[in-house]
Amino acid sequence: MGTTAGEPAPAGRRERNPRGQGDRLRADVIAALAGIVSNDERMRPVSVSLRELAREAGVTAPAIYRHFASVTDVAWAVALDGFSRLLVAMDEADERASAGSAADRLIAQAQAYCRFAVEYRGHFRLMFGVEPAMFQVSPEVESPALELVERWRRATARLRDDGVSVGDIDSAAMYLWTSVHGRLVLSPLISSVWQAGDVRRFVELLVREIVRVGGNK
Amino acid sequence: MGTTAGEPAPAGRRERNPRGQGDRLRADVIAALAGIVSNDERMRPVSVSLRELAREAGVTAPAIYRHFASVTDVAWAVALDGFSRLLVAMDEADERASAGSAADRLIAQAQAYCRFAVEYRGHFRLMFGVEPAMFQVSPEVESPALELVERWRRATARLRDDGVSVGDIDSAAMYLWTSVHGRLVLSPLISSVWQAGDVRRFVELLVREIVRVGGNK
DNA sequence: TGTACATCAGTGAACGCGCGTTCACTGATGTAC
DNA sequence: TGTACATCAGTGAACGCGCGTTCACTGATGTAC
Repeated sequence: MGTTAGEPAPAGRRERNPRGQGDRLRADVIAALAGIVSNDERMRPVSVSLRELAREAGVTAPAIYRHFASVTDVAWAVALDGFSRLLVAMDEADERASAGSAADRLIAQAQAYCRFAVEYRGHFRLMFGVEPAMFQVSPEVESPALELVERWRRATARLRDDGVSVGDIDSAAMYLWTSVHGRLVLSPLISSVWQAGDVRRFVELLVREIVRVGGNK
Repeated sequence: MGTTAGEPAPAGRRERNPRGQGDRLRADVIAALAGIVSNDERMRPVSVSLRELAREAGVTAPAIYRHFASVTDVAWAVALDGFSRLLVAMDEADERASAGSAADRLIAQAQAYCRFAVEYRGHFRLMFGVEPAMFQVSPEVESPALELVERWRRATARLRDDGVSVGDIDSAAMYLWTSVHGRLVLSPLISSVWQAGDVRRFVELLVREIVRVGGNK
């Protein structure tokens, strides 16, 4: 604010600001932090020290090395663990709703997704919160993420099998997932504004919209 | 994996694992990190040191204190700065499209939102990425966030003025925002799966869906 | 069954380093008279 | 116009601390003979 300092932070040695304008450093510091944070290589996914982690696990610091090379490694493992747990949770929800319609099963899976986000807050943050760019860094996490994509796609595809014309299934699946996900991510902001109702109603609404856009058979 | 260790991490002193089962520590460490990360009080929004920030700004460390008490303070300032920049960008886009239809203006604003997310990556991450729970901690950031909500609401409300029946405007606005936002957040994952097309087409699609759900006048 | 050895799951001490924070200072610029 | 003083925008040195990492170790448990 004040200056036009944009995203790429001004690195190197600064020259001292003239007398009345000490506040310009303020803007430069803001730009500098934004620059660092925007840089994937430079940002570690998590601000937790190895010793802190060891204390939390009730173990001395060197013991961590037996299993992980760094805290970042642990963060990836958490993400990986999170994906497999989420997949299980969605599959179980799908199973439990298997007697219902395709829409019911889709809703059940979406609800499982939302429940996971709340119950496994830490996992969810490391899976999506810090940086999905992580997936470009750590390829071992990519395949469970693709499985997750597949779950949404399959659940959406079943709508068609159920006699509902959905249009492009990939688009519809993406649309459902991103809507639910966006709502989860923004929910702390939203809650003070919109009395958003519960997850089930939101997902039902989304599914009904998908159905209407496609039109019944 | 392996154990049933859930989200709340097991704190305190551990007892040593029996011989063949050293891998159980692995699961405990994963649970411990997830526990720390899930804790809002304990997570700092960013893993950047004050000295690193000072170096990036081209200044010595104590100089930061003239403007900020901590790096976390700077992170909030970045978020605040980001909201005001985003509001300006959306307003300008709206202004430029003011000759067009309400749908055109909404699309233009949504595009501005997406462009901001890409160009001001660092700002965007600190605004939404690390933790929207931040807003419960820092009330000074809440009001610009509410202004942002208002932008989406107004743009959506204009659809109705344009002769399009939209149903509940707040729901429709929330739906648009969360869809666009979710798509942005998940885009690194999505890009390898769906060749997602550009932002404009996605937003157009969303608006068209809103319109269809409401039905023309 | 007893004994020697190997392995396993960590511990405890130690290292050098970068960190956050404080403090006294510096030198340029403005202000009072 | 000149001079004394105040303020401003930082710097540089110093502190004690927690950090990541290494290393030799410990003591319990399994395995070979």
